[in-house]
Amino acid sequence: MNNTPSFQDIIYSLIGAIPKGRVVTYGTLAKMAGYPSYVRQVCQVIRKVPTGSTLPCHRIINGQGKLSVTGEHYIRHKKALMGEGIIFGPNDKIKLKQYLWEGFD
DNA sequence: CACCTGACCATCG
DNA sequence: CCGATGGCCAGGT
Repeated sequence: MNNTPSFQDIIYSLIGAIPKGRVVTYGTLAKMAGYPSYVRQVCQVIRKVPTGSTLPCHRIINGQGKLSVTGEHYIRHKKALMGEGIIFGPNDKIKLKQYLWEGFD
């Protein structure tokens, strides 16, 4: 038994806590987990998450308000986000000022 | 044990 | 605005 939860567990919990119609950046997610510099690890963890997971990994974007994924993932995420009422800009850019979730509702 | 990779971010010119 | 660069850390080979 680990008293100390793994970084991965924290990330998983946070992802499941993202409200609908909101998004988070990798950096924000890392800060919320308590490890602001672990942004690269967040990347590793999320990348490991299977597409069929219950976790809304499609609500995770990069700091530029754009999807950091390519190909099939990009399409899937974009559709999921639009289905939640999130509007994409002319260059498929999301307004972080409006949708970014920093832990408070 | 050393090197490479990764769905990133901030800074600089 | 955009490209290049450095930093960050763990996991895989």
